[in-house]
Amino acid sequence: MNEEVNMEQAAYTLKAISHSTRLCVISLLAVNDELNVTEIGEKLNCEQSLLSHHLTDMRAKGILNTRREGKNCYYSLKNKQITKIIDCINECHCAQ
Amino acid sequence: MNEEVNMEQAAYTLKAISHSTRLCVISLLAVNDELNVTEIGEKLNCEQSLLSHHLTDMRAKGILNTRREGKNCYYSLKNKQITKIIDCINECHCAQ
DNA sequence: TTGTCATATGAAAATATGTTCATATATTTG
DNA sequence: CAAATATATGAACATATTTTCATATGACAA
Repeated sequence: MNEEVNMEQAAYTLKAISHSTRLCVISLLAVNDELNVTEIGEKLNCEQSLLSHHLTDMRAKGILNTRREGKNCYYSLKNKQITKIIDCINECHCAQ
Repeated sequence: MNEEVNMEQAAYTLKAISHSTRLCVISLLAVNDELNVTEIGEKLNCEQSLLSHHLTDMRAKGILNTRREGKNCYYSLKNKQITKIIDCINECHCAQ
């Protein structure tokens, strides 16, 4: 089944965002276009190293983009479409 | 932040489906409305007990519904909307 | 240079998730 | 009733993900 391959692809991406911190990052970047690590950390109240791990991994998995400017590193969404998933899941009310 | 709560909710549901077998189940049930465990197991080539664990968990997390009819247990999507997430993620091409 | 700031990295520990296997339960049939 | 079928369950194990902590790197400013 080719379906199988697609589903593995999809699961891979979903896993990369199925965490509340990561969803918050996505939602921030949906509104802010670009933010550096410190800005994100402040807004989310997330410890530097932990956040860096999340961001690095999301980047490795094709969710985020990175642009370095001097000391700062700016992250942005690689594909804004990803934002829809959050809306989608929230429209579901599955867990209620 | 109320956002935070929403995102935890969303992450909870996303985690419950971020696995290729689970996505396949959802995609099957999008087309078939209702299937029993054996039918799903055959279509997905998934071992009884493992599948049962997946289904039970997805049910516990509000993704699936269950209807018992004699020896058989029929599963269905609690909310068809969830199907959209798969389309959504496939439109993203994040991991490419 | 040295110090400071922003970020990354790696390893260890903590926690969660997926899988297997053996067995339980409920329903039907002979 | 006993046997067969469909599904669930629980414990043990394997594997993956998250978190923490200490430290590294690179850029800039004094």
